Amino acid sequence: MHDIAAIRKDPAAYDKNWARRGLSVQTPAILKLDTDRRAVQTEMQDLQNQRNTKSKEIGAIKGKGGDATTLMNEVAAMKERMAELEQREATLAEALNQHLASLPNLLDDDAPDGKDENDNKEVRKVGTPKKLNSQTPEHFDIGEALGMMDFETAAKMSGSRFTLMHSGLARMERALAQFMLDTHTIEHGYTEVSPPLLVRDNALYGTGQLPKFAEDLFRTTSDHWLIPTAEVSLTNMVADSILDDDMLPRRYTAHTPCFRSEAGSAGKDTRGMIRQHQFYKVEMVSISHPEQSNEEHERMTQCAENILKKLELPFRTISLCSGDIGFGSRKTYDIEVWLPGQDRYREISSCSNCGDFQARRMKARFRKKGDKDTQFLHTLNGSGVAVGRALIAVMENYYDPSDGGVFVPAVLKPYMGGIEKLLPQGVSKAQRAVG
RNA sequence: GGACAGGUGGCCGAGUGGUUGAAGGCGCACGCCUGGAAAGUGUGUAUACGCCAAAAGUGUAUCGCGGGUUCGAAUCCCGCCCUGUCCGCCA
Repeated sequence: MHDIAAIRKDPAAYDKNWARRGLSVQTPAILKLDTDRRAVQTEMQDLQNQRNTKSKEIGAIKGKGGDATTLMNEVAAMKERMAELEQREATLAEALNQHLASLPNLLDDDAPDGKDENDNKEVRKVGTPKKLNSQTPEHFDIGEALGMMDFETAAKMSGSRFTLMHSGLARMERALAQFMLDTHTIEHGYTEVSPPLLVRDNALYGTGQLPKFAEDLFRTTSDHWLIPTAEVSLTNMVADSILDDDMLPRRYTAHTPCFRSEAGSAGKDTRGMIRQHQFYKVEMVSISHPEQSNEEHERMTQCAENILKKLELPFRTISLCSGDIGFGSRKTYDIEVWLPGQDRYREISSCSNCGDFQARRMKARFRKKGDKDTQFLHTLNGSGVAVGRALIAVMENYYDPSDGGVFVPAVLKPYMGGIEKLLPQGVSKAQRAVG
């Protein structure tokens, strides 16, 4: 949501910024609605004032046992006009809100300009991509050869874009999530949260998925929505609230399933578990003071990168360009992990500074100690990181072509009960526990 | 799912049609008192939007949400949501 007062003050700045996202000029229509609305509102409030005053007089007269018929008729005569004005005001306010709600966040000056993902800017590169002379199969081949990844059985019960894993891979997925949560809570100062996975309209409106992106979401028959990311649940923790500034920043993390309809991505990543209707993700959300959100954004990105560093996975961090950046974000870093099987980098995390965009939509404010006025908070979210894709990355980067096995990364060993390497099933237990 | 009871300001809690944005209490802030503190005492203490160049000021709305009745609604009527308790079912 946008600050209508700020748009009034400097409409050109908004149009100029939106143009970077490829939008046409928006503010004339907005300002027209705003001006009309306020004119109607002023007239309406004036009539309300008259009504209230006269009604009080009527009360006073009747209290003394007098006759107030004349005044009562006067007020009654105003009713039609008032109803009309109320109706118009509501219509205009609705139109204005709809217009504003459908417009994306303003971009940070720092976000590079560009048309699509090809114009994203690389910020840094960490680790050396393994070139295995195309000896590394893709994760689904590795997983099926291990006998631990089963797309057919998943499809039998759920259709496409679902995966079933068992044994070592199932455990490794769990180990990854545990490792990430422990790192964020113990080392990075995030508070672990176990949030609802089903939410109502207003929560998704707050984070910006609604009203524009309903088709990307799953909806239940009880009119709940399945969260597409824990960003929704975690950010909405501060909806409709006023925090004290000494409580900032607040940092939350959660490990949750995420559900996405993937409407519009037909044909993309159809094999394997890169793009699923359901996947696990460890999410980080920061609730920040406006002046600290840029710094917090860098910090959060570091936290996500730290997970990959500990897993010793090569990655690069890119700053998304104006044409690729998400609706609610003013600046986004994507972290892409190296996948030897695909011989390319793939997104494994996305860290966004949403500024006050979501905070306005969900009325999340703070107050400086002693101050009377409230201000909108800044909200940030980032994957820390996508668990399914992290598993894929481990499988391909830790693949051993000599036996088709997958080594367990050092940091995961404590979570794997002594297993050092996943080996194709059918191999003896003694071998599987090799150490 | 069934039955009952409820949803009022940061919190507790009064209020069943008329100067009620809302008594009283607690909490909080500031002042007085004190050597200092406690106690006591005084004042203040919601949010959003409009008008105004702005401050001051002033207006409007908000007592779960939406609609209705009325000159006037926290109070009456209808619908919805939520919470609590008991019963049923159940991971």
